Amino acid sequence: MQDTKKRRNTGQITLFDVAKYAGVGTMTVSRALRTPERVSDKLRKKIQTAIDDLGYKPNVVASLLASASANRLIAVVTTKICDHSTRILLNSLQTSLAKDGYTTLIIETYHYHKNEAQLINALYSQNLAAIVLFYVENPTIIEKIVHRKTLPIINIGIQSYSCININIQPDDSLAMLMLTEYVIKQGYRHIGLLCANQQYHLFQQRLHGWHRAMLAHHLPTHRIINAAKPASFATGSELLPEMLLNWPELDALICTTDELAGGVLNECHRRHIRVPYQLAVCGFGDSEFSQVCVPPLTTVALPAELMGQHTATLLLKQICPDIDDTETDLSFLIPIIKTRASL
Amino acid sequence: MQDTKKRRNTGQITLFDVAKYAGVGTMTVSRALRTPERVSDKLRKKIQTAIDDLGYKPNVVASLLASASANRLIAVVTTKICDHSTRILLNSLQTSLAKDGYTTLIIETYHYHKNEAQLINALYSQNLAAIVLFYVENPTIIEKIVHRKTLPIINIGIQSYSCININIQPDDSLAMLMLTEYVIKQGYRHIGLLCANQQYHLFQQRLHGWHRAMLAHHLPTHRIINAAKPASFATGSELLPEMLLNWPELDALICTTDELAGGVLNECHRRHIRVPYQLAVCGFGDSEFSQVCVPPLTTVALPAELMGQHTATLLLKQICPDIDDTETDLSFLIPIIKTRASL
DNA sequence: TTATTTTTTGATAGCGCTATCACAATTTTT
DNA sequence: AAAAATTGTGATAGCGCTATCAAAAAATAA
Repeated sequence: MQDTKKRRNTGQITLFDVAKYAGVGTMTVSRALRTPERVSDKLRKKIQTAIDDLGYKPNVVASLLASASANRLIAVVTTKICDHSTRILLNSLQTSLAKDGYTTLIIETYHYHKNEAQLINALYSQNLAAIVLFYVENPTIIEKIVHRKTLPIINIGIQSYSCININIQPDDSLAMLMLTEYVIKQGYRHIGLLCANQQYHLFQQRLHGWHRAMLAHHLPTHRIINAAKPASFATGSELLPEMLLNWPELDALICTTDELAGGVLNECHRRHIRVPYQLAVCGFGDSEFSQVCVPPLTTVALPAELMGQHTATLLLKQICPDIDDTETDLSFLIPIIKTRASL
Repeated sequence: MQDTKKRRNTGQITLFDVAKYAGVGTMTVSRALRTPERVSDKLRKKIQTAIDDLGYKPNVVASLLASASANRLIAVVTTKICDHSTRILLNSLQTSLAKDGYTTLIIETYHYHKNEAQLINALYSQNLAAIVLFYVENPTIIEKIVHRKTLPIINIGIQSYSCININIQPDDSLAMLMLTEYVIKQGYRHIGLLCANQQYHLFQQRLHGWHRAMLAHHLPTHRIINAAKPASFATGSELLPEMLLNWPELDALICTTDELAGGVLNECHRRHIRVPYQLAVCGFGDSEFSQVCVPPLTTVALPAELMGQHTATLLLKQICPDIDDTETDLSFLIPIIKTRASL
């Protein structure tokens, strides 16, 4: 009836205090909280009273240490450049994981470039089930996370790392190649590319797809602006005049995001340039905006919803390897072109 | 030279293993990791070799328990309804906290409505420094979080709770009131309101502001659509025809978000309704879109940047109460109307 | 040289909880 | 009724780490 262990006084109310107050052993209190059906009604009520009277709050950290059980917690490290299509991928992933009882923590590294050690420590201080690197391009951060690797890591959106368990690479280059080929097939020949956020791998992938398609069809690839500005409405509006000045013969303009294309559309309205008759415009991402703007934007998107679900499956398989690992068929993950009036 | 404690074998490599391998005590290894300057070069090198050879990874949970030190970690619980202006507030808050060395974890409750217990457990399992409830409206979740309160909680965006330390309430109602008064001052009389996301307190606040302004000027308040749909481009496009059908006399339409207003603008283009000559349109939030669309949107915004910084200050003061708590002047937190061509 | 201060080092004892197992209390079976 | 199975309960011993303090080693002063 008496734990004999000595205890320091940290001011915190512990299981032991509750047990003493209720006149039972600590284990009975522990059980009353975690598996109440294994404690008799009489004691359970007494314990509940003690908890209420003392205002006891469980210490989850101690519980984690003692039980060595992993939290059903998955951290997603990400930057803030995510455009619409990547955001859908992330949402789909979160929803799928939530269905299996996993909570997703999002950490935006944007704020912590100067304090990586702290980020790493934060990541590893919570008995995570896994870490997802979502379009993280900072190699220092990746290196440090992988170096302390004690759990499954999954890398989405940038080049593969052999030291990482799962690498998922949405093929933005292919999507842009398909879109560009579609534009060419429609008869356009003076096709420009407007790319922003040039510092990010994702956008260079899209640029690369355009480049491949143009070369494959023996078309010139010089009509291009590759800017370091954000891929936003404002940037689109701002850069259209520059494109038109440099290449007045332009008959189609492909933008690396729908937001850029939206800015371009607005600027066309302002200048009374008729889309698509004087200039065809395409976006990337199949955002909601692209569906309702005037004219609606032709755009392309990867099946982000499906990709998210598939990624969740892979991740859960990694966490619980007992699940059968029949290789899933990924051929359905092909980009989809949305044909609309802007072309 | 020898710890005598018995140890179970959990398969994990511990400080003890490293110490044994390096021929030193566990405390020396612990120090070599946390305060290397307090360990002699010779031992430090030996210990580093042991760590590398054995592939030792520190167990942060055990460290947290033993040292009882709080993680510099703040969790933000939020939903996904956040529109542009709330997003800026959140970013500003994160940036300010990051400057003081705090890492922000974002948890989107949207996915976890069915699993609140899990959410609470996730929250309390990481020795957080504080919890931020960011536009969380679900009373069950709030109640459960507050019930286990062991650390500072801050509530942003909805009505005050007396049991919560800090309540921050951006005055969206005032902002909308000011915007509506401005529209009235411009001579418009048949003013409608388009409100989406009616289920959220935030949007009802904005609606309420419009209502107050209209009543104060003895103008009718029946020209209103208060929909349960998302506050998006698509909803704006979809609902404009309904407004025009119901109230053909409409000369100004105020929307509760810039996105709704954007959808309305697009639908106006499609129907060749000239903005602002046939219909004036206003948004809410001063989003980037509102600045570059055609015509640019008149809109209103709260000083989200400042509010975020101020909130961070309050929060840090709560975490470290030793800082002097001179009441800060909040009168500068007034909404700003952005006058643009759509009105 | 010896006495004193400073720096390094490690054995010990928990942090608050849970796994384990043995023993008591109850229920079921023979 | 006694024997066997089931359930309820609590003392004990850690989980992997760090605070503490005393002892040892090194540096400085006398």
